[in-house]
Amino acid sequence: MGRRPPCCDKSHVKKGSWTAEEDAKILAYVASHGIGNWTLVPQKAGLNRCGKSCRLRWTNYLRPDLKHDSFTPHEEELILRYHQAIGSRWSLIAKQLPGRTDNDVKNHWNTKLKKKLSKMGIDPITHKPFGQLLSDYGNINDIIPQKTRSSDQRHHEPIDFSRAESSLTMIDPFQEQHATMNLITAHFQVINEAASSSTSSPESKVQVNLPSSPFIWSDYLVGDQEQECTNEPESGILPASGEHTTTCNGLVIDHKKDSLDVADTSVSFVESILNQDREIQFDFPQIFDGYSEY
DNA sequence: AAGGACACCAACCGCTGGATA
DNA sequence: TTATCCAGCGGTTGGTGTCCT
Repeated sequence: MGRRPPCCDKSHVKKGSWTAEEDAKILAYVASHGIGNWTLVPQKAGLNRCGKSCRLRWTNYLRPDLKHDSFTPHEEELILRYHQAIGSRWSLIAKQLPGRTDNDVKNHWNTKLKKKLSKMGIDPITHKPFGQLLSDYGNINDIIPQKTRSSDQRHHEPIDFSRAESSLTMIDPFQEQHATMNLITAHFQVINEAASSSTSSPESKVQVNLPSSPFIWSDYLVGDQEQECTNEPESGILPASGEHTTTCNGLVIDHKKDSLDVADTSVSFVESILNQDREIQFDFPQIFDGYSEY
């Protein structure tokens, strides 16, 4: 069996900004042929570009369904909440924002939202106030050595935290400890979500445990929304059909069958992430050894 | 007016999983 | 079965415009 030819000769293709003429060629090609094998597009459209570059240009800029105006407060709030729930999975977040690409969301996060949070005293990784992280860091000192021991047994290479700390001190004690603490806290948060999801009851099939946080973005945008997750139906009575709504951090979760509204889409989207984490936990239980109590 | 700092974002880079020959 | 390619993804970079001193 033979090999496929390479998509392009990378040393001879054009790089950098796209011209209006190049854009027009892509648009004309897609209009007449549709979206298909991108490796053939440069040749058929008469472009001296890599197929991958053409695909990115189309995906991130030329697609007719894209919005090119600035992000609305509602979109910003959605980004913040999904980022709080699943982290930097930009493509998944972008799918919840019609007309936005993962690149758009990522850029907006890195240039605007992350800074806004930091200025408010909120850590953009954990979405917790810096002050709370510092106090958590004090508490975590009681936990880390114990976890380190179990890790040592697996890897036969004890981690010397005191040495790591001293090397960090030489750079910038506060920044480095803060960064390390963020990583640890974020890691525990993911593990905690996976562990808690594995114990959920069958009835709560569509239940979503978005992480609760002292910081709620909508506090700064709108007034008085729900700030806690409730697993009970708002009416207090769970109907036989199972159709009801709950709330979580202000997001109304509609537990309707075959519902295609935004809230339900959000639930299935977050739940698909949690399912992935459950599969990882099932396949690699040793990763979660000793952490499930968090 | 000049130039340095900063903000923005399009585009690229490198990695991964699935598809393919 | 295996090597390679493709598409998708997140992280990073570089060019350009704007603001500030």
